[in-house]
Amino acid sequence: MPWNLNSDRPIFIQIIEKIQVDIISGLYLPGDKLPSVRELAQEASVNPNTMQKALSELERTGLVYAQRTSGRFITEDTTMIDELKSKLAKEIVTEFLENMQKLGFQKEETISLLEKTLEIEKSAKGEADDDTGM
Amino acid sequence: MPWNLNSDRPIFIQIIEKIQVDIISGLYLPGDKLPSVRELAQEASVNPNTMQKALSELERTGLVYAQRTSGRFITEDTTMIDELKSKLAKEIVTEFLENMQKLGFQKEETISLLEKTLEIEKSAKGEADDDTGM
DNA sequence: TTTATTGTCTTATTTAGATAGTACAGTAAT
DNA sequence: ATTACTGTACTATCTAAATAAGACAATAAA
Repeated sequence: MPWNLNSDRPIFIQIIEKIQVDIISGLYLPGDKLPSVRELAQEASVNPNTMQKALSELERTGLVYAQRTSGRFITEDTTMIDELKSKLAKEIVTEFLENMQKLGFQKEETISLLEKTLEIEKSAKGEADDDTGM
Repeated sequence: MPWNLNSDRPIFIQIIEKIQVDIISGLYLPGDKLPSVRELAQEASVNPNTMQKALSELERTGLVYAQRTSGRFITEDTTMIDELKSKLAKEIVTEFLENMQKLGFQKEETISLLEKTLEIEKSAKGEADDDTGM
């Protein structure tokens, strides 16, 4: 599992987002133990200090908690996780609509372009699944 | 017209994107003269060097061109502008679908959430336009 | 008890981005 | 010719982020 960190934005921010998504998508379950700071840093190919900074922030928001010497764990507050998922989804949708509007796309155009893109993806997948492509 | 630059990402990148959008949306028309580097820098509240860096990049891609002492102008190549608009729209749509998928939203869920958001926006606008709100 | 692992803290260095200030050559306007 | 404005170039400085390297106390495991 590559972490896909770019230099576009601060790495510790991207790490925060990555772990948030891993929790929301169920890759990490409530109560799960996280790998140690040093392990995670190696896995993500970043400096331990950078990883620690990201984890501290996740802890500050309550999504994970640390037990002094036994390690770090995912929160068991499933409500918090669900709320974060809704919050992030809302942000993504809003940002998307704003971006399209800035480019001059009206809502109907945006929806139709989105559906067109989904059609293309579906047909591309169909071609990959069977051998009827030509 | 505020430039709305944050410190999340490099400012010169945000400036590039802002001017690209202004060209695509028709705020700047093909052949239009841009304000001088110093004027733009003041308008955006950034250092002239930062503005120049952004403009140099826009010039490198051909979207604007400089005439040594008379100023800088928007390209008259409308095809290039149209292609950029399509390219950016495609990127925005793709990124949106990827982000939603990472959160665990399937395509149908994504579409329905999007439509729900548009409904809310529409009703909010209706309430603002007339006085039937309760 | 000893060892290894944990989170945490500290200091130093490097790099990219942004700022500050200045300067130069070309040219349009006067 | 002079003035003002244009893009462009340069050096220096500042800051946030990232890296590097090491240290500490607490505790689980041996």
